Amino acid sequence: MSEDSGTAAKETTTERIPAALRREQILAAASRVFGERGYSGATTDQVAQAAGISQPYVVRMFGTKENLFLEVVARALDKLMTTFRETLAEHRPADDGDDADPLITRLGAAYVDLIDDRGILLSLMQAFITGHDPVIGAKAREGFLQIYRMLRDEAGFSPETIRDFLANGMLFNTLLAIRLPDIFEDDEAAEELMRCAFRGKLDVVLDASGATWTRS
Amino acid sequence: MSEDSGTAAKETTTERIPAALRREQILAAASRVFGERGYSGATTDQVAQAAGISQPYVVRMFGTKENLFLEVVARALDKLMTTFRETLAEHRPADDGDDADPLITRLGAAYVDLIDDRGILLSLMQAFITGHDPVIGAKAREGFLQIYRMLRDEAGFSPETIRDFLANGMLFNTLLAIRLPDIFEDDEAAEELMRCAFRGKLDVVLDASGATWTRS
DNA sequence: GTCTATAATCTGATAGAC
DNA sequence: GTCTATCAGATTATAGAC
Repeated sequence: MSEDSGTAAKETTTERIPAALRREQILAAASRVFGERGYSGATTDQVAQAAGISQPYVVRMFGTKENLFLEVVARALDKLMTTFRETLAEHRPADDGDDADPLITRLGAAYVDLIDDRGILLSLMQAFITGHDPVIGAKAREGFLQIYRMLRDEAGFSPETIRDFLANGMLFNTLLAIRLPDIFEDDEAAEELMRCAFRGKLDVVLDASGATWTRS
Repeated sequence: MSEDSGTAAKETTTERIPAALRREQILAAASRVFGERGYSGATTDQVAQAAGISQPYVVRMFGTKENLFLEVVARALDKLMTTFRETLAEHRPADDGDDADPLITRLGAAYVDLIDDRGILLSLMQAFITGHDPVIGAKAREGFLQIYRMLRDEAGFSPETIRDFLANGMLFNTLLAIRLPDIFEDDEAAEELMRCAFRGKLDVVLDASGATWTRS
């Protein structure tokens, strides 16, 4: 009868934890929910349930749904930029010659690895697709251009190289959004496209998609 | 005092027109609205206003909002497939040699030209991003794979060629969604990216975006 | 720090008149 | 063929208790 009946997946009695930590939990939940259903498609109640708290508390913590979404997107962008910069830094030492994979390939791999937090990639994509909104749209444009400038000014790529890189990223996001990894092996075209689009990273993608089948 | 005061942009007295024609008007309006705001973000009332009729009539005509969206997406996919097949057919005659642009370039150009009905490209993209939905998601997956198979089986491209083609398409859709064409000349990075991404088709894109500025 | 209750919309859909 | 009226349900946000 105490509050310690940890069998159910969802909390019966919510623990009292520091606001800062709760904030992170909400953001993590929101990232998943917004990533799946988009800004308008997601409800603050869905976020609340995913975080195991009440709906009003979500709103109380972030003021408005829009604020929450903007924070999620800002975090996602930040994570992406940081990941790229780390990859850039790691690459510098062995810069000359063709010792290993070219930088662009490493960045692509780093991008794909972000899939283990689907929310990051999908929330960003959802922000892009909400470009019509005055507030969200402005942030989306800003964010996209920020990535472009980083690839150009910090990584030193040509516009053409960046274009191809971004294009592959958008394709990757789209395949994730339509959940192609979920119908792997169901459809020969789906499998062929995935093998080609995800290259050596197919296993990473499939793992992250919570697939429940064994290797044949 | 009669119903013929054609100065306002929106109808005051709705004309009585054939259902089939009205249906087309609604679909055209819905394509624009859904393309901008997405499935959840758009309301049947917004569609109704864009079509110049009442909200209940929109619902009456298509049963449900979901049905209307599915019809919009099916039409968009159809238009895309048809456009590609026409491009394929036109190419056949002068197939051998490098007489003009390679087929893939022509297909790319045909895709960009679809921008004069933004709704087509954006509605499709909105469908892709709504992949989590059981019904819409299924159609989105199907549609995407249909395009892939066409490019492979009818156009004869390799998976790698198709991947790059689709990737550029997704980038194009994304740039459209974040309305990059609207801030052309406002931001040097935006302009550089657009020139690179849209190649020779920049003017077509800018024209279609209802830009209101004169060439410098 | 977190909840319950609830106000205030908004929105999809139905009924029925003209 | 099209509208007005309207209901039912969903959803963001606020108030206030604990």
